[in-house]
Amino acid sequence: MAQLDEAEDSNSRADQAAEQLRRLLIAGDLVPGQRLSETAVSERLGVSRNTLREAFRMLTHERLLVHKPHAGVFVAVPSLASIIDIYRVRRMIECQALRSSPARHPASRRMRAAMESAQASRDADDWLAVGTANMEFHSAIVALADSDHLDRLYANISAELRLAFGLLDDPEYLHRPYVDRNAAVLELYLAGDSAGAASVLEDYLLLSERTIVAAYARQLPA
Amino acid sequence: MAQLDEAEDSNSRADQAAEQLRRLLIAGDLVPGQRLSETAVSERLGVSRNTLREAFRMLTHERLLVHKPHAGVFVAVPSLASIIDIYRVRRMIECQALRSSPARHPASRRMRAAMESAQASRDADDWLAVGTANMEFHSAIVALADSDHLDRLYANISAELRLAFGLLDDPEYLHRPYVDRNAAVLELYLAGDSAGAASVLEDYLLLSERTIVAAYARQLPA
DNA sequence: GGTTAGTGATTGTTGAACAATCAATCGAGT
DNA sequence: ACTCGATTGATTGTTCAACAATCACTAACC
Repeated sequence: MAQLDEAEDSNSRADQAAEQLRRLLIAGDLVPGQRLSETAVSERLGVSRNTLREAFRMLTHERLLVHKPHAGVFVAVPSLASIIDIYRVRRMIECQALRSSPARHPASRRMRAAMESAQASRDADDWLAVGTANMEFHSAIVALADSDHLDRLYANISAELRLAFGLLDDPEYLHRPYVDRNAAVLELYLAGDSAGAASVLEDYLLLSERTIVAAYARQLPA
Repeated sequence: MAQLDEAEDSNSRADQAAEQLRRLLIAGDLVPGQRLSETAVSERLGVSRNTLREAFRMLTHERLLVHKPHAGVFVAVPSLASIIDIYRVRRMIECQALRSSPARHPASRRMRAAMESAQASRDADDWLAVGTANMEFHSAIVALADSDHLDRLYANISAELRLAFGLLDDPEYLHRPYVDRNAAVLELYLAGDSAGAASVLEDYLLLSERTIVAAYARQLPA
């Protein structure tokens, strides 16, 4: 029904443009810091300038783009401070969600599915997919808290973190170690040991943060 | 420099319109559920339809407005579920921020200033101002965590909660009891008893939630 | 060489126009 | 009288074209 080859899930044209840009962003097709010209992008995506501006506004709220007045919009460059902040928030929210969740929460099915998907993608050496599955696993952990607001916050944080991952290469190094750890966390949680699961998760997140920060510092010595 | 009587802090016209709408919303000038016609509002605020749409988009992201496709934007009606969610998030974030904050955090000055402002407004019987000051107090507590993401989340949550307050009348009943409690929390925190302060705050938030939920149920028996 | 004026390009904003969609009115048929 | 359906009207969604405002870069000038 659409004039394009891809059928989107959203309805609005601005939503479609935003989704398309999101894909380009996580695929690494747009480098952080790059400036996005309104006219160029609008005719590349086949939407008007006004509509594209709405899409830009959305992605700016998701912290994927930054908007400098009278200078244009740029692909966000995740700062070290922002990454550290993200991990602080993740430890705070994920651990508490895990700790104070009843035993058989429906979201645990999402956790299991994500974990198995990550294992499959690992065996297929598709590390981008492993990253996606890992993020879905953590998103499911947050869902244990049954809070719309936290879910939404976490979605934003994930997108921003994903941008930071794109800044670094060697995705295998970034994602491989955590597939088995996810399995361990899930096992403890399903066994009823929420506190234990939360504790393992906290160590896990601290390790992950150290890894990312080190890779970041190694790659961008500035 | 401006053609209007009010000088805004923002620069963009859309920001100005959004800020103006925000004021109308917290002042209760726009009732929850009310539909906002694009043409009507745009000529009332003196901005173009396109610009107003950008403002609408912002406020929709802040959950102050809801957007129904092809039906228009409406002032959000805070649901009971949303209020409960907000308090869950508040307990989680505020208590942990208070508990795990070093003793002499700069944000404690904001806490003190907000508390004193609330006391002054209470003595002047200005309960809307008391509500504003109380929210600033809690915003300062969140700032103890030194997290941009949490600050931003809390700003959204506050605005939404404020909308819920507007739904209820008798603001004195809603705000008076908490001025002294804020003072108690601050005193404990400044004395170095972070855990005690967090504990008092948790009870405080549970009580506040019960009060609001009860008032909500009383007023909207639906 | 440093400063300043100018110039070009891009963004910010507006207005008008048309298509798409929803809601309500009105009418036909039973 | 009631239900179902089509027409109409209004509002939103999107595009286009135009102009004002601002920034970055260039080049002249001291």
